[in-house]
Amino acid sequence: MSRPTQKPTMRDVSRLARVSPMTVSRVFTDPDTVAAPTRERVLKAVEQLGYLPDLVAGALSSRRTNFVGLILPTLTNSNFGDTAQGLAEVLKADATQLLIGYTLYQVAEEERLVRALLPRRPDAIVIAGSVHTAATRTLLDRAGIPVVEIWEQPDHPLDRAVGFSNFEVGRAAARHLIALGHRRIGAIGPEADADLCDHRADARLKGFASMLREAGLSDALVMRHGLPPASFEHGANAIGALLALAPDVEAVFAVSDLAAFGAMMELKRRGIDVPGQISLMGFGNFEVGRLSYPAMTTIGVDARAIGAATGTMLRALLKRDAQEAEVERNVDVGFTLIERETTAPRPAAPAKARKRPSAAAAGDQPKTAAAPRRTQAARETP
Amino acid sequence: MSRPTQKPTMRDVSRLARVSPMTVSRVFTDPDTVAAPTRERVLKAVEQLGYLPDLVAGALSSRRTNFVGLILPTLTNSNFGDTAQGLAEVLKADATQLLIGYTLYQVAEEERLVRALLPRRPDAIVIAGSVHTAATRTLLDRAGIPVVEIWEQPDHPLDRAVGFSNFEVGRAAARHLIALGHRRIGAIGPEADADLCDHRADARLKGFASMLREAGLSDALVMRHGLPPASFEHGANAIGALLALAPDVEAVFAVSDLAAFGAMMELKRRGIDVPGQISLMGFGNFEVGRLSYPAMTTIGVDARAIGAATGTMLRALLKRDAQEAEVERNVDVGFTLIERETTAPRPAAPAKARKRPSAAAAGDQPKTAAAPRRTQAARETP
DNA sequence: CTGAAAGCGCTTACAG
DNA sequence: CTGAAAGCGCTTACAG
Repeated sequence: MSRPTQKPTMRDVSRLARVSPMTVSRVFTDPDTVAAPTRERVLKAVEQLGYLPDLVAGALSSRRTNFVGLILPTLTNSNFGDTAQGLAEVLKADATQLLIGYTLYQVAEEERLVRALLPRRPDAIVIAGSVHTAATRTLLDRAGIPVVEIWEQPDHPLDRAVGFSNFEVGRAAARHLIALGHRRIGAIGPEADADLCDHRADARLKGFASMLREAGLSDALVMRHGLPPASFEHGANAIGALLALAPDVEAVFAVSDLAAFGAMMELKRRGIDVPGQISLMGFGNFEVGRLSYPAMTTIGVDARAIGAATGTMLRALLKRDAQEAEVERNVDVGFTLIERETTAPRPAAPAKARKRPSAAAAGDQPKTAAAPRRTQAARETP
Repeated sequence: MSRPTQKPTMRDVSRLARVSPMTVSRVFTDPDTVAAPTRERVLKAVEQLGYLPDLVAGALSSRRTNFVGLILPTLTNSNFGDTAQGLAEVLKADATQLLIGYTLYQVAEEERLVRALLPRRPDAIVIAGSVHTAATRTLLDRAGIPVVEIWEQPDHPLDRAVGFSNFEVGRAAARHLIALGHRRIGAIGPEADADLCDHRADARLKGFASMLREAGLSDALVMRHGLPPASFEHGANAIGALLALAPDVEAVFAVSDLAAFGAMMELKRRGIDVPGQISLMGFGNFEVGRLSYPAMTTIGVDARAIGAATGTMLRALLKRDAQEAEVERNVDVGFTLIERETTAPRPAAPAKARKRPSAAAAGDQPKTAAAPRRTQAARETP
């Protein structure tokens, strides 16, 4: 950090290039309207002075900040990171930057963030989730800017949405385990508290339970344990709690691959084979599940596409003379069941008597992850 | 998004409260200087109009944006996410927000980001890494704001730094494996290209090699394979390449736990026992390594503390009448070797003849992760 | 404790 | 294709 020699302004550039400040401004915002020789002169002056335009001043007069606020539950989940990257990538074309905040799954924190974000005058707000405090809804509604709720399909959208149905994800998971012949089926996810809650995870659990009931099975083993996020550790603990309740459980759905992986490691520690004794599946198609051994059956969502679709929607909404009515209000990116190695058909013999496969047999497994069978579930629901 | 009824300004509030705009401004920026009854009147007007101050205008006149630019390699790594959260947490006290960008480990992209960020007039820039293009260095130097390089201890700091020595991390890892009696020792990490490069990972590899040589061992098995980031998949592929080169390798250091985990899964697929046949360790103390079975030996860094220390440094630097000279130029947060289950002493018998432990024996392992032994390595190097 | 004046560095909306 | 005037919504720096 060198002692700043007063930063050059547009005025300085204009004097050096012997034009008006307006012409300098045009060189940056609409170069084609400036005659080539003039433009060259300006650019040379810019270069010579090391001039950087002041976007704060620009934003004040144009009433456009080229900021999009992004509210995420956490900065440490790679799926949300992919969404942020997908969004940033698309918005880059409009020189728009992300203002990212995180809530740690707390609606009160979300409200605090919205209050901190709106005075920055973002051109739009993107927010993971559809459950908000009343004040948040009011603030967002009055802000007069596009709001996109992502990673869900909200019952009562604030404005627009890009995501998929977590409820249907749960149902698809249950369908898969039921189709494999399992009957004692459980699920694990965090508790759903009013303030600290992963509503998407809970919707998956609800969908899962609904499908079990529809199949005439008990949903008593759909278990909520511990607090969000659905981490590795959460999974390890929750599977322990589930096993205490039902040692004979045959198949388990975890609301996240991270939890599923934690559960699988805990089962390994206890000498319980997956999928030999318990079938296990997760959600999110995280890399850990793709690479784990056995490879994790999961339901994948294109996290990057959620960001990209949101970005595309926003660009359409924010461009000059945008026809708001012509921009879709809702995008369903769907999800995909990815069957890998942690789920297997229920064996004929009762679970408890089943023999564990030997290590030698395990060692004979294919050397690379099985190519996933992909099942199209729902895509671009109109 | 409701059609905006012209947003209320400070002027509107001031009229309703029958004070000057200056008084309204003071209620927000320095409430104590306003008489209580006046303040109440203003607050009531603010409430009534649903007024939100315009921070863009505020920033232009105060020449303070309350933004800190944060440049990270990626948004999908939980360690950098923790750093961002630690930084955001501290800066929250000054109502300062993060402007986060990512480079995907490319210095050219870093330069692009710096050019996009500086015109937004951040009060400071925080940047992961110490290798930059010449243009980046110049831009940052001329910006006249504090710059903090994090996650390293730069040889030629731009300004200030908060991190640790990646080189020493590599040395500590090698020391650990050597102390266990191993002789055929390897390491895996991504290739170091001029533009696309994880310099921190590479410094760890260099430190690792240097320690091997110091111990009179060969560094021929320090292998660079594939591109950054050092992901699960990178680890799975790289260990394959290493094994092809040296099937008799006894111990391996991966530049990241993610890579170490990918390697461990690949070894499992091949029926090679960890740590029975190969000792394996990683870096970063990621949750996956903590929860994996066997639990991963690693070198941990307090990612959140890097963010928090950076935030504290910045607050000191940015406060009114800051005494720049009194703020430390460099903080070394150190690192910690965490010995868990994937590293073991070299057995007496030659590696290739060693018997794999049976699955039953594996099943008898302790049910929960072994409490890590923590070794203090370096902390707060003055 | 409160306020009137000036200005932060741009862009908008004309005008020529 | 270029420019002079006005203004975006605040805060700074006085003054009283």
